[in-house]
Amino acid sequence: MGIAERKEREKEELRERILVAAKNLFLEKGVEKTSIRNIADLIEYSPGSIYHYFKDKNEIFHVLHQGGFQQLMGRMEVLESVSNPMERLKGMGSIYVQFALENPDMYDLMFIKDAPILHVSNSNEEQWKEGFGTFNFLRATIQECIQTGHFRGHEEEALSFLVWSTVHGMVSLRIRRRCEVVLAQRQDTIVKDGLNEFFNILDRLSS
Amino acid sequence: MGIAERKEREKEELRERILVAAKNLFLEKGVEKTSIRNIADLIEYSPGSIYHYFKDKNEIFHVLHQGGFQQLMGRMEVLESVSNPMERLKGMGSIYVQFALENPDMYDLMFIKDAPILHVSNSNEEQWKEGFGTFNFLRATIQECIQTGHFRGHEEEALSFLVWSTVHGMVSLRIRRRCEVVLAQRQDTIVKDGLNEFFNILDRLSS
DNA sequence: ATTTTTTTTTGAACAGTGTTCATTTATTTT
DNA sequence: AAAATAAATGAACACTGTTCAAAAAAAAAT
Repeated sequence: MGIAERKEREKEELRERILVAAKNLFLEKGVEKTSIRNIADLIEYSPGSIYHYFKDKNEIFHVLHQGGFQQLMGRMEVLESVSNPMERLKGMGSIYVQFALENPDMYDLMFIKDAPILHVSNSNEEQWKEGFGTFNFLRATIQECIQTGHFRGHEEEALSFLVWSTVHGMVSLRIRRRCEVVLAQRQDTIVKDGLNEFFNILDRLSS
Repeated sequence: MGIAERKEREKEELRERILVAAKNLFLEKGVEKTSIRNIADLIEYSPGSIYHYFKDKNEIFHVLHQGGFQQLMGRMEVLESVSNPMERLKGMGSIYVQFALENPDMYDLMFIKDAPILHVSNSNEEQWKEGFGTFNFLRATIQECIQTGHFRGHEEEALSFLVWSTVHGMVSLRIRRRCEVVLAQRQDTIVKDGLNEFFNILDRLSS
């Protein structure tokens, strides 16, 4: 009988509708300022219904959080055809920054917001493979750079963290509006300019 | 008559007590999860009273926020005796990172949390001189480095932003627990190790 | 010393929050 | 058509930031 399957499908549909509504509201007003009632209003269901599909607000956040990593990883895939590891490294930087600036709220959710990440790491660590994957891709690339003679005298893991920190630092200062006061005139280009300075530095370390 | 003065003093004292209580609670439970009632309970006053000393919760946050910048600037002052600009630059990095790791919640308040910063920049821009000052100190130092032959081919403002971003990136990834999953074994040393890699890079750019 | 004025403090009230759960409504199976 | 199952509801609970008329306390004036 296909009834059970249809019901399953309908359940999944409503679950998806909740996620879409939550995502829109989260990105529009922020996680904190989005209430379960707001989400319920948007999908025209009662607040209580949402708790039949998600344990709590954190779980909704968590699912969207994971989706972000899959998106970012997806963008990185085009780099697998770039054989030169230094070029690939720079490509990763560009894609990372572009992703962050194009999806500032999603980036915020993924790398800046702190609320429900503890809940995540406490529960299912399997679900972190996505975030794990992106960083491991960076590490593998830097390892290749070292193997081909770049970054002499540097330690791979710490250097990978440093590179990640540099791009994260720029975009997070931008996203959290710390440039506005201190670099008012140059707000729109400062991240791109900073990234270029960074690429210059990377090139100098090659020789 | 000294009565008015005594009253003024008492008012200032209660204001200070509110700030101390708020700071403790903010750093302990976070700004968001600290309620006005929590603060009122701690100082044994009614919730309404607090609104006679501060316009709203944001103003309390704002005053503490400013205090953080003054603290950080204070720590930087010892570097004014360091004449070599490259050494001074590295000293700034060390002090910045140390401040952040020793006062993670205050750092969070100053550079990561986003809630009330708009309110700040909209209101009194005078009050931002502290944050302005720290960054300008960095810029001045890097300018000196350039004048003494370092960082050839780099642009001062963008490079300053990049340097700030690098240290901010490391400490903010640490504070917001993004190292836990990805660098579990090395959590406690990764920021120090990353900073050393950064110092190595800076030294290489000197020659 | 008593009354008036000013200052300070209160706590109830408002509109909002996340979450729970007995009850109602809708659907499927018998 | 009746019984059983599944899904959705919305009132209720304990919380949130904030406001404001009223009460209490303190100071000033009489």
